[in-house]
Order: sequence, then C-alpha cells, then structure tokens
Amino acid sequence: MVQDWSVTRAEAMPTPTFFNLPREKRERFLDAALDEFALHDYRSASLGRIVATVGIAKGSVYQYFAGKQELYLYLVTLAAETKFSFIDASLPGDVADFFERFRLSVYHGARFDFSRPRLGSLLYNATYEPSGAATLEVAAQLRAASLQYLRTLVEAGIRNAELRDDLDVDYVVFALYQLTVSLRDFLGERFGFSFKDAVREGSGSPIDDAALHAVLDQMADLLRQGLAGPEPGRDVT
Amino acid sequence: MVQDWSVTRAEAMPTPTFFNLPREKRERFLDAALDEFALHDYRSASLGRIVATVGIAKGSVYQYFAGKQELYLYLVTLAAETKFSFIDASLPGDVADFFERFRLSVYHGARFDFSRPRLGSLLYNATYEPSGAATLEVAAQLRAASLQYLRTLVEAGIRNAELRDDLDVDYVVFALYQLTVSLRDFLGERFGFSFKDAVREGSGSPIDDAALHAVLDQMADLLRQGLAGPEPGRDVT
Amino acid sequence: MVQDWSVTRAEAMPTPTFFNLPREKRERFLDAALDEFALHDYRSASLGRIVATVGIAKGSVYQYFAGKQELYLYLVTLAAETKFSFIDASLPGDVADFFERFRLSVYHGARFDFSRPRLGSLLYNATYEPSGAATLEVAAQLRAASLQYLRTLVEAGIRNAELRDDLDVDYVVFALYQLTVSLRDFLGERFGFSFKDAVREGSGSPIDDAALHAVLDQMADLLRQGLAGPEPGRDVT
Amino acid sequence: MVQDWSVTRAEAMPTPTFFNLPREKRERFLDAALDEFALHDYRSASLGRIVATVGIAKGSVYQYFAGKQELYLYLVTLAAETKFSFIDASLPGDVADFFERFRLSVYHGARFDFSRPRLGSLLYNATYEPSGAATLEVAAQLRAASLQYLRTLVEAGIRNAELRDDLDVDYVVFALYQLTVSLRDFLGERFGFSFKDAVREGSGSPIDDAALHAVLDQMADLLRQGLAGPEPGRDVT
DNA sequence: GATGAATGAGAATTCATTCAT
DNA sequence: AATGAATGAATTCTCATTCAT
Repeated sequence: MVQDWSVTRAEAMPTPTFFNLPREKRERFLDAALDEFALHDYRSASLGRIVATVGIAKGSVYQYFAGKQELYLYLVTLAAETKFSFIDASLPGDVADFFERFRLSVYHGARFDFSRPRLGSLLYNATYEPSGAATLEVAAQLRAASLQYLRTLVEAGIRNAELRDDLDVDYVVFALYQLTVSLRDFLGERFGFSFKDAVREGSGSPIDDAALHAVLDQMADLLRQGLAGPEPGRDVT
Repeated sequence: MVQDWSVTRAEAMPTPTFFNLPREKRERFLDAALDEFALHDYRSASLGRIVATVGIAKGSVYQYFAGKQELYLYLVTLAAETKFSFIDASLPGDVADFFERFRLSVYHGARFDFSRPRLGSLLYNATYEPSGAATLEVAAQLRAASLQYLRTLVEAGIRNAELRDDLDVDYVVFALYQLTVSLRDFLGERFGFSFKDAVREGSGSPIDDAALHAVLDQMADLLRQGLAGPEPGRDVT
Repeated sequence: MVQDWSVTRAEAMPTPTFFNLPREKRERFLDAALDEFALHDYRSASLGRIVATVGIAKGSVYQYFAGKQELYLYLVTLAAETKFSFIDASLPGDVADFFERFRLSVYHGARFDFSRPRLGSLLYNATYEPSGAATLEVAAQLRAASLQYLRTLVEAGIRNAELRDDLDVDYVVFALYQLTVSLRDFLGERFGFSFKDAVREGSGSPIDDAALHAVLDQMADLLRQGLAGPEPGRDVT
Repeated sequence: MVQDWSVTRAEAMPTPTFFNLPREKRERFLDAALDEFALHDYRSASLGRIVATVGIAKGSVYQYFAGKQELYLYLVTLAAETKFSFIDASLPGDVADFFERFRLSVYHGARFDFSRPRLGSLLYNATYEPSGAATLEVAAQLRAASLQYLRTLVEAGIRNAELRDDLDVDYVVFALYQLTVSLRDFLGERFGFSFKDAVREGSGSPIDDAALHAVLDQMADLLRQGLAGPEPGRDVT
C-alpha cells in the first residue's frame, strides 16, 4: 500500500443519504462535482453549476455533504485513493532497480491521468491549491503522502547503493516530487492532449505508449546519469 | 536581454492617465496592487482592498486600467521584466560552464525572491494560476519566456558539448523550468522562510548564502551527474 | 385547578397517530422537542435537530403534528399544564394571607423551574416570544391564564381587606405577573444558575432554599408595604 | 446625562458612505430598517425586505454598514440615545422625591414610546432579544445602562431616607427595571394601542395624558406604600 | 405508519464594474 | 480626472414541508 488515507476519509464522509441514493444518481452527482473541481480551483468551483448540471435542487447538496469543503475533501480523497490504488496495483512487486521503480510509478500515474482525466485533474488542482485555510489540510496531506512514498523509495535506493550516498535526501525527494507532478503538463503539450477538454468530453483519447515511454526514459536518464556530456562537463577525470 | 516582453506589455498597457499620475501616487498604487496579488490569487484578489490601501476611489482603477485583468497582466509583466533584468544584470558574462550558468541564474532568481518578496510571490502565483480564461494569456507568456531562456541555455550547452547530445531538449528544458520555479518552495521549507510574511512585512530577512549555495550545489549535481551510485546503477559499460 | 387549558389543547392536538405511538417513543419525541424549544426560540428551533436526536424520519413529525407551529403549541400547553398543576398541588389549601399565598405560588413556580428546567425554559421563552403570527396565539393564552389566576388571587385579597380597596386591579395583576415571570432572571443571576446549562445537563442542581426564600421575602415585602422609608416618604400622618 | 453610549456608538458606526447620502435617502433607509427591526426580532428581520421597501440594491446595505449586525447595533444605539436624551431633557432637575423622580422617568419614557413607536419598539425588542452571540453585547449594554440608572436613583433614595434602609438593592433595582420595561405592554392593552400598527402607520395616535398619569400613580403608589390594606395585612403592630 | 430524499424559497454576503456628478 | 454610490448577479448555506415508496 502506498499510503493510508483512512483518517482523512473518515472526516470527509458524505452523509448516509448520499449512499442511499440510487447508484446512477449518485454517480451523476459525483461526475458533475468531479467535473467542476477538475475544471476550477476550490474557490472558483460553484455548487450552483454542479446542481444545474445534475438537475437537482440546491438543497440536495447539503443532504449529501455538510458543505462545499466536505464535498471537496471527499472528492480529493476519493481521487487520491483511486490513483494510488491504481498505481499500486499496476506496479510489479519485483522491480529491483530504483530508477525503474520510479519510472514505472510515474508511468502508471500518467496512464491514470490520461484514462481518468477528471480524477487526475482534480488531484493536480488540489496539489497547487493555495494553502488557504479551507483546503490546506487535504492539499498538505496529499503532498505529504506523495513525498513520503518517494522518500521511502529514495532511502531504499541509497541503502541498496543504487543511489549516491552523498545526496541531500530532502532535496532529492522534493525534486522527484516536482518532476512527477508536473510531468503531466509536459505530456499534455507533447501529445497535444488537453486535460481540460478530456474532462469535458469524458474519458480521454488513447495515448501513444511508446512516446510516453520515450519521455519517461528521458526523465529516468536525467535522474540516473545527469545531463553532462563526456567531456569536460563530467567530473570524472 | 533575457526576454522581450514588449508584445505582452503593449496589450496590458495602462491608460495614458496612469502615466500622467504623479510618480509618487503611481507607485503607491502599484505597491498596493502588488501586495494584493502577491498575497492572493487572481480571483481572490480584491480591487476594493487595493483602493482602500491607496486611499483612492474605486472608479480610479478604471481610469488607469481597463479592468482587473489588465491590471493583473501589467503587474505580472512588470514583475517578470524586473526579475529577468535583475538576473540578467547579476550574471557575469563570461561563465563558460552550462551548469554553473544555470546555477547562477537560479541563485540570482532566488536572491530576487528573497529580497523582493512581493514581486517574487506575484510571479510565483501567476505561474500556478489555474489556466482559466482570465489569466491564461499572461501565465502562458510568462512560462514561454522562461522556457525560451532555458532553451537558449540548453542549446548552447549542447553545442559546447557540455551536455549530452542525445537529450530530448524539450523535456530537459521543461525539467529545468520546473526545478527552477519550484525551488522557492523547497527553500521556504528548509530555511523556514515565509514568503507570505515577507510580503506583509516588506523586504525579506537576510538569507544564509552558504546554505543557499549548498542547495544549489545539490541541484547542479543532480543535473550534472545524476543520482546513480558508482555501481551497478550507473550504465557505463 | 388553576386554569382550564382545554380549548387551547383542542386546537393544538397532535394527530391520533401520535397517541397510538408506544409510550416510550412518544416520550422520547417529546423530550427531544422540549429540549429544542427550551434552548431556542420558536424560529431558531429546528425540526431537523429534533428528529436527529430522536432518531426518526423527518416525515414522522408531520404524522404526529400538522407542523412546527402545532407541535410548539402542544408543547407549550403541556408545559403550562404541568407547571400549573405542580404549583396547584404544592399549595396548601388553607393559606389565608394574600401575600403568603402569592409568595408560595411564586416559590413553587421557582422550584418547578429549577427542577424541570426544560419545561420552565420553554414557558419562559414562550412568554417572551415576539408576538408574530406564528406564536401569537399560544403566548397570549399562556399569559391570559397566568393573569387570570393572579386576578382571582387579587380579587380575593381585596374582598378579604388584605389589599387596599383603591387598587387598579388590572395594573396590580399586571405588575404581579411581570414580577413573577421575570423573577427567574433575577434568581439565575443571584444564584449563578444557568437554566440553559440545566436544560442541557438534565435535571437542575439543588438550590439554596433559604436564599430563595430571602429573595421572595424581599418581593413580598415590596408588595406588602412598599419601599418608602418611615419619614417623610411614607404618607401616614 | 443618563448614560454614556459613546463606546458602543463608535463600534457600530455606519460607513462614511452612509453619511454622504442625501439626507432624504438616508432617512428613508433608516426608516425602513427601523420598521423592520421594530416589527421583527434580530434573526427574523430581513435585509431583503428592507431593500425592497427602500427600493435599492441588496449590495447597497453593505455600502452603508458592515453587515446586518452592525446595522442593528447602530439602530439600537441610536434608539437608546434618542430615548435616554428625550427622558433626560424632559426631566426637571429639581424633583426631590424618589417616587416622583421615578414616576417622571417612566412617564417620559412612555411618552417617547407612544410618539416614536418605531424607536420604542426596537428598544423593547432588543431588551427581550435572546442572549445569543449576535446580539448579546448590545442587549446587555442596553440593560446594564438602564439598571445603572435605576441603581443610582435607588441609592440616592436610600441615602435621603426616602427608601427603607433594609432593602435588597439588587432586587429592588431589578423589580423597578422589570416594571418599567413591561409597562409598555400594560399601556398598550389599557389604551387599546397597538405599537405594531403604530410602527406601520408612522407616528402614534395621541394618548390620554390623564389616563397615563393614573396608571403611573398606581405604580408609584404600589412602590411607595405597597398593596396591603390597613388591617391586618399591614405589619405595624 | 414510517420513511427520508427532494424541494425551493429565502437568508447574508461579496465584488467587479458602471456612470452621473 | 476623480469620485464613490449604485448595481445585481453570484456565492454558500438553512430548513420547513411534501410525497412517492
């Protein structure tokens, strides 16, 4: 398991009413809400638009969730769990090499983002949510969970001597995190893939797996051996 | 010059009225506006707070700028120009080594963020502004300018054989950009430095130059030689 | 019997369904409703909180009562009957002196308020309920009942020459009513007794009977002989 | 001066905008707001109704006051100052006798209530405002001011031997306060005067001054010599 | 008889923008 | 040029009541 989200989940529970809803309606609501928070940051997201999309009364939102914040927390938690589980399940257990392990994690994360653009965009937005009171907690937890996962990876890599032992672990973990999170932007550009459009139009278009791997190879290469040419930039003497 | 911002500036021009203002008043206005957008994202920033701070009428904003968006664009452009000029002016012309050139750019960028927290925060916010209709253009231009600068650097590095010649330039430029932009977060954490507080309290507190360099060394090292240990992670064959 | 409440009760009758309820359920419902209206004025009281406490469906309230107003009316009537019965039952039948009779009525009323804080608070709230359409009727009836009781007392007092015969009976009754009703506030302050807390925590804490009597003595004294000093304020010649 | 309200007033100030309004508009707004709060308690009063009456936009209220609470505070303060000033100005300075002084205070208070029914009703409502967070402060201040005034009166009365020296001052002050505040209800009934209607229809109808004095004589008499008849209720031995 | 989801009107509040002065 | 009052649509949230199951 990559991360334990149970505490957060407990606090962000929908009401029982929500779970009593016919599956179809519940999903229409979640879909609309995911759309909204995938397309707008927390503050800009509008409950009014959600209910208009679903075709229900304003008050119904409050039958399902305690308020906008709880709805948001639930969605983020849901998305995070789904994505982490997806990655977890997709990772073979026996990948020995650090860089390969990292590359695969990112790879499956990217596949997730392409195939579930709503969830992916929501998480992406949450990552960059300004740390205001309303969303601080969940954004911080999301970030902490990701960092913790990477830290475990890095520390194992150092123990196995796959990584240099003179690394500033904090910085390396941070750098990996940033490259992972932001990769999505690069892929969007390179593949001419608009996550925004994908959110609006439902499940994403197929992606070129080879091209994706090519990018990840670059990333892994950069991390493995750096950018320096053979001479004289490389300090090998 | 690092970047030509004239096109953007033309579109985000204040009215002639604004330039007819006494310098002192113009600057008080800009200061207040910078404060506001440094502390809040575009949507949360309030014209009302700005005019209250400056002590002018609400209508005056519309004598100076076409609206909130134009004001924002102008401020971002201004901040970008100032930061790029600062870095430009701080860089010695004769730094041959790619990694050193990059390291110095980032170093002076960081110094700028610490010493001019308002401008730094504004740019940082703009970078992560959700790409909605209102702010899309300026954020994209800001990003494009930075990427272009880095691209020039990288391409020169390849020409000089300081960098490997099998690099995916687009990806490398992107990675450098992400590491550069986000470094601010890492420094904030490591140094316990709150940019938000610095904005509120005026010019930032002194930073530990040695510690800053230590972080930048890690970054440069990562980029230069990668993370791999001597054996067997490194593919040297 | 102090007062006949049957007319009011008829109008505020619960549905037959309510009386078919198992006694235990009926009482849990009434308890929760009393709590709610003891702690909040009519408008602020929430049916949602009541049903949440009892653990029944919202619709059930409308199986028992025609609506919020009817429920409220019934509760007030119930509380009034209970309080009046309590006072009635506590009063010895042979108290000749008017002031003593009055003092005892107030005394037992106070004891009731302390020992049954929910009912006492509900009645108190009802007394000061703004006379809007919704609650006018029941508040007026409550008041009328109390005034009628006091009128009987006063008229007897005059007949027995215990009271001056030049009194404006209407005014005296009114004054006695106000002093009676509001005494609760004074006792709360003097004894540091929070009726609100008592409602929340169930049956009230023990009160200092001697101190209570001391206050009532002051009240009775004021009513009996007035406030005037021996000379020259007192018109006795 | 009966009471110093300046502190409260400072905190409940309208915005400068409000004072810049043409007198006529300002007064139409205040009239409508007074109407609303005279007819409804704080919670039930609706800003929507006020703006509908005045014929302005909802947002305008917030140009004039920081919010509902501030508007309410201002109105209560205004009403209290007006009423206290009115009473102050109407009281002759040389009334030696305690009972006469009290009677006159109440008399002018009553006259005020009849002639300015909106202000009177607002204050009356504020007095019985449930001590919830929103209105606690102003209601408590209002009450405290009145009690303090009465306490001064009573203590002077005792010093002058106009009042018995064995009185429980706290209780007496409390009783006087209750009789004063509630007198309004009695007068309404006796004179068939509906303060509610008076609020709606503007300035009140003329009142029978002789009848009013008759009631106040009863009150003063009750307080001066009590209710007891000559024998044997009176404890004279 | 009981349920409880759905309703929708109404609450306070915010704020960029307009425009008559 | 500057003002600043007015706007009104949009925001989140509450809650008594209804009605199909």
